[in-house]
Amino acid sequence: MTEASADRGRTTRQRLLGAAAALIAEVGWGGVSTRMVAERAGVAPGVVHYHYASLTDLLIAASTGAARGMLEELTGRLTEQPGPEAGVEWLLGELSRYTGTDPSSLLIVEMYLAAARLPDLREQLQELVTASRARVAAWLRGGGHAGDAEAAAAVLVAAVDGLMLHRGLDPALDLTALAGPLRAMVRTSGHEKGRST
Amino acid sequence: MTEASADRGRTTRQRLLGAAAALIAEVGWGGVSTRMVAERAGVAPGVVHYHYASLTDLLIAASTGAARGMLEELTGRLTEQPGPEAGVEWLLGELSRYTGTDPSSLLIVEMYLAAARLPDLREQLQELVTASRARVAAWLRGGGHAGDAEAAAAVLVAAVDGLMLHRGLDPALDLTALAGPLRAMVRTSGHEKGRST
DNA sequence: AATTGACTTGTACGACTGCCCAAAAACCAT
DNA sequence: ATGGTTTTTGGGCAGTCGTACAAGTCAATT
Repeated sequence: MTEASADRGRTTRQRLLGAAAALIAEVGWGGVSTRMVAERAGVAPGVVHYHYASLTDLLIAASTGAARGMLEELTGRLTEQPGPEAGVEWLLGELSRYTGTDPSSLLIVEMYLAAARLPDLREQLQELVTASRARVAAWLRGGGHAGDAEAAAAVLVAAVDGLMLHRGLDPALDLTALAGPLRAMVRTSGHEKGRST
Repeated sequence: MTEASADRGRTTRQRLLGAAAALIAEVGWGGVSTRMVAERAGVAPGVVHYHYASLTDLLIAASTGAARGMLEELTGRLTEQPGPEAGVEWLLGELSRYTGTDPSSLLIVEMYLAAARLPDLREQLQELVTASRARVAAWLRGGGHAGDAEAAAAVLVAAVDGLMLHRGLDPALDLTALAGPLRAMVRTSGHEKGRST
């Protein structure tokens, strides 16, 4: 088998993925064109359809790859925090580094939106989100959260995405000021019952 | 002055706005074309640029108009609820009617995203959101919420948007099961301090 | 009846789109 | 060197895009 040839292809694919992820954030999912990606990756226009069956395929691969990395790192570091209340505090601090109009935030939201119209992408993204939610729920439970940990995790993860959205509109929104309500939510005071799915 | 002509123009504009709002949800902000809007509205292709300086102008007008209606109705009915805890319950029930892939939900998210790249739209949308947040905060305060009502309102509104996002991925997500954590957040147990902006 | 002016029509333009493909190039085994 | 694979190239195809515009319609005014 050829080896260096395969290597060449692999690095080209990586460059395409990186360029695609950056462009989705910059010009939007629907604004990315094959020629844009190729130029940014420093290759000829035709190369996109050699490595990927369609532009959409490339965008899906690029976005899910980037999102998987981001999500796993974020939830990984969150679940390292000593307890739910400290974790929420840490989370807000971490989130403050995203303005809502930065590449990472935009890429995530673009994905959610594109997923509504691309079943393949939806499945993959759903898998990522459910996994994160489960990790957060387990961490809440382990941290002594008495209520429905699944529900609290779902609201927490949703709130994070929602806050990203709102941050894009109003960069002055002070996230650390929101610790109070979030703390109240994860506190160990849950005499409310609730069934998880 | 001509009168019937002006009337004709007014209704045409309304048809264009309606068609544009529907199409943004269906094919995405960037997927809407002048010809699509014109066809859906039942007018000739050129009419768009007679009534609006650009396609973007039309999309901004259409989306903000639709969003204003939705937001005002939702927050209006929310703040009619007797108290925060009952309100949260009502809110989740109301939200369950949105699947996350329905026109209304998609339109809102498309707007958030487009706002990141269109300053004009961002300003208008920010105004709408801040107004809603203020109304919710005032209602929380009036309902006996002891903590930082501004913060709680911000998280609540963000959570709503975030849940919409997640609902699109996983329509099976049972929103009514999330009442526990949200109730804990709006309850009158706020000995945590917090400064509003 | 003539004029006005808002509104509508259909077409035209240049630019850009995703995708395709024959040919060139780079690499490997023999 | 020779042949075989894999990757790359650059141009071509058929189509859509936003926008501009001359020509047309129609009710109200003069």
